[in-house]
Amino acid sequence: MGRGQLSKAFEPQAAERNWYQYWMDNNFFHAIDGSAKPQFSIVIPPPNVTGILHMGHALNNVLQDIMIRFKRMQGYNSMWMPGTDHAGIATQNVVEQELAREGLTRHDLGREKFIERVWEWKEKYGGVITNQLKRLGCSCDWERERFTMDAGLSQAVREVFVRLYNDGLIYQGDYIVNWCPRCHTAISDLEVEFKEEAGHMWDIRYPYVDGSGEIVVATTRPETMLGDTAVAVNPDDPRYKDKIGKMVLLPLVNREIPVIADDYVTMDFGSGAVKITPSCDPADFAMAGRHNLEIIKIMDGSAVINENGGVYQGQDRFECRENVVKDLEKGGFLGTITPYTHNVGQCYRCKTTIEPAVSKQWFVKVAPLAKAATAAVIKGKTRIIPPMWEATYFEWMTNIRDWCISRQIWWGHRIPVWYCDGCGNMIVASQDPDHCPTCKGSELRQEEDVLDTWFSSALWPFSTLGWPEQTPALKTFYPTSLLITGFDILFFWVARMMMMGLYTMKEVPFRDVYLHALVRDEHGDKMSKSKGNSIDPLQMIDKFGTDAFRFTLAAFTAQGRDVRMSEERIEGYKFFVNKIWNATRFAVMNLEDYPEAEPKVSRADKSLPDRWIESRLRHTIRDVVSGFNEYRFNEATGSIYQFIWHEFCDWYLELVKPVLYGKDATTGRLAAQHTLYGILKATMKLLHPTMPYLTEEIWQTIFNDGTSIMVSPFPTEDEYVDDPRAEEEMGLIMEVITRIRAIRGEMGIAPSKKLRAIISAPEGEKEKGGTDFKSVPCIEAGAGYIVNLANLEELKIGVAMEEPKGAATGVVGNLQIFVLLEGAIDVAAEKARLEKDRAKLEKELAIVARKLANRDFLAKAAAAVVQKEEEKHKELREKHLLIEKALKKLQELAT
RNA sequence: AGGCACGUAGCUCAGGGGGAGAGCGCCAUCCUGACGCGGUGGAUGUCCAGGGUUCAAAUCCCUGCGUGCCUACCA
Repeated sequence: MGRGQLSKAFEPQAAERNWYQYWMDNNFFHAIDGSAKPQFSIVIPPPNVTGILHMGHALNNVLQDIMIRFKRMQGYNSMWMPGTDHAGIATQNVVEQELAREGLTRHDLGREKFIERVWEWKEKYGGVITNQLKRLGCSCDWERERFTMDAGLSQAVREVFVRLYNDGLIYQGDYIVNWCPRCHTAISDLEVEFKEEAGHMWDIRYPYVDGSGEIVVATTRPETMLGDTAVAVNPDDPRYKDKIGKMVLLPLVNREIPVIADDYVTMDFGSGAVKITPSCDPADFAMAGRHNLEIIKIMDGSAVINENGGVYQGQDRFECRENVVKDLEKGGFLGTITPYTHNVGQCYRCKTTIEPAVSKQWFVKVAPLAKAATAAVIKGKTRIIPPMWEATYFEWMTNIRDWCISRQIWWGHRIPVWYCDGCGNMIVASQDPDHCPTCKGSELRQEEDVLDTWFSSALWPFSTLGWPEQTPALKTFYPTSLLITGFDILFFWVARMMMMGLYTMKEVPFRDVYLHALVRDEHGDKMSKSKGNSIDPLQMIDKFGTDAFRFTLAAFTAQGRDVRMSEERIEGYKFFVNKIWNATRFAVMNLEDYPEAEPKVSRADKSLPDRWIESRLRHTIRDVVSGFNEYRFNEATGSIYQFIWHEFCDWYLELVKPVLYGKDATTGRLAAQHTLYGILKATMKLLHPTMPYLTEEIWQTIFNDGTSIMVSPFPTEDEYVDDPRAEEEMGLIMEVITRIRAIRGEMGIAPSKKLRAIISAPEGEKEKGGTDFKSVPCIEAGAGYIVNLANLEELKIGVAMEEPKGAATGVVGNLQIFVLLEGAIDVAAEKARLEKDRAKLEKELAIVARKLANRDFLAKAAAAVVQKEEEKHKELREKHLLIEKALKKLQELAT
């Protein structure tokens, strides 16, 4: 122990390596199951195993780490559950690409071998993102790390599936789903992204079978006509009233299909008649159900036309589109072609255009689950922050549609359903069955489909804690305290965790949900590789250090606002890190003889600046604590920044330099050292959640108490005295100093030039004895600070002093400050300066005077407000008078 | 098409009924013994527009314009 020396400059790389290892070695990240301390827990939004750290991860995890470190220091048993997601399609794609380089497909390997291959890939590369999180300084409880395909979590998945099935909340059936022809799987509604595309609207004429003319329909996808099984019109449409029930002949296919009536059709769009392709459109599929229409599938899983497409069989859907249009034209069936921009659905993984398709899939009936999840938020069991997202959450929950959970891929949780070849029975079980319970046959085939990745993610808050076992961890940490995630997965993940948590655990998965915004570039554009505007977090860490980077992220996280990231900003906070480092070096230099066993210093021995900075620290602590508690990260960091730079460094250190420089062991010097030491120590703690490395480095060098700053208690307000009087006195002294400096600057006097100044107060500001604030004794007591920081050689203080000749005048409150200028004063410059001050004053005065002249204001405004305005008016008038006086004097001087 | 945000200094933004703020940038100045990654001082605003509520509006309400996002998707 003992205080060490700080190197000339902070070296982030070394500090980051050393201290992370030190924290790990000492097991500081580990929370205790069943601890008697208050609990605080967060489960990480598990990044994809295939992921590499981007700005979104960085923001998300830094905010979590800030909260975890803050709560840990506040004495909570603070647990951060880390882990990764198996990311079904994404991971399968990555491994398939790897295979493709070897000239293989997954079918060459077969299902089992392929899955082995994915596990190999996971073992090899799955730790990348985890290690990147460590570079951010994340204090995750790594002993608990989980993966969504771990045995325990997989068992949880099966268990929940079976329960839902037995409760009638999971069903299987032939429905139209979003099909990705590239991934060869169904995807959920949420996984479809709509993008505007310039296309065409083709009018097609379908002739009536009886030769009585034709009906015109319009489509953006002409190839789907091959699967048409009806034409629909609105039952109230007078144009078609007599056509309902007639048959038309489907061109190219020559199939007779009926004209049907359905309310779904809007009369004033296009011709008012719609072609119905139940196999290719969700609305048409629904209509087929209502009217018992035939469903003719015309495409295979790759969106290639099948045997039902006649001559078009074997053609890709877009190729077929061209040919169908060509042939329609040839046959004289084609009407107008209009350019038409419309939204086209794409697969969110591979951006391939979605093809709605009918297939057998598994669904979760979400309505009852959503109802409970909505109620929990209404009742306040879970808070969504910022609250504006609540509305979005409710909106979605009330319009929610059933969730398609089956995927036709190999990597994922295989659905726990078996079919008996013997009797055709279906077995839904959480354990692999070895025989059919009905026919005792042992020829069982497990369902080929796997579950949507989000199904297992939805269980994350309890599956990671050991459920279905009633583990101590589960009892200790569920429900978790807080979830921090991006609003972009509110529906994908947050809503589903709410539903599954309430269903399975009968209790919400988390108390608070903090939704942060997206990280964008400095112009507000979404970062993307293709735009080339993405900033790599690891590069930023290399360049500016983790602490500067973390502080930047927190500082720009205002609620509900996007975070605009730019290198310049991070650099700015790197300068802040440097500033802190140097202030600390200064402190260390002046604490050399400060006793290691901290001495007791009575408050009576503390100087005005000592008492002032401690009072300011108290306010800062309050702001930081409430800032973090309310997830106002920008306010917490802003208040630390302001305090350290503009109060502690700019003022306090400058004020106490003379005392510290005097090498005599006076009580005043010891008091200043005591204050300096205490402030610095508390400040490092306030800063620790955002700047873990810098603060640990400083802690270990100076405050080393045998353990880490990360487990030291967070400062509390009541450690410091609220001293409004000290703040008022210091405030006046600071204002006087600033005024003199301004005069110096505006009059072009070199800072090195020592000046003489006179401060004159009005009568009545001098008498002592009372407890009221009086400016004269205050200034007298602070004269040393003024002389020092304004660089004066002489300062006279008095009441109603005579204004000297050749002085520049400044007014602070009711004090006149005369700065004596040697030789001839630049009358023009001084006049301009005073007139500027006067103009500003007059503007303010006019506003106040107008208010006070308003009878309604006097009658209706709160008494305190009126009083404040009156005081202000008095003060402004005094000031104005003093400036007028100075101007007059100047006039005399000039003539 | 609905919904939700946002529009404040050159830039990026905070604030959110009674005196327009910060950071960066800019100008001037200082080689002061922690820091030039610094100090000191300075300039800059129809707080998007219009209307309303109020004694008082940048702040609350309405309308419009602009921007971003979310949800749905009508062939």
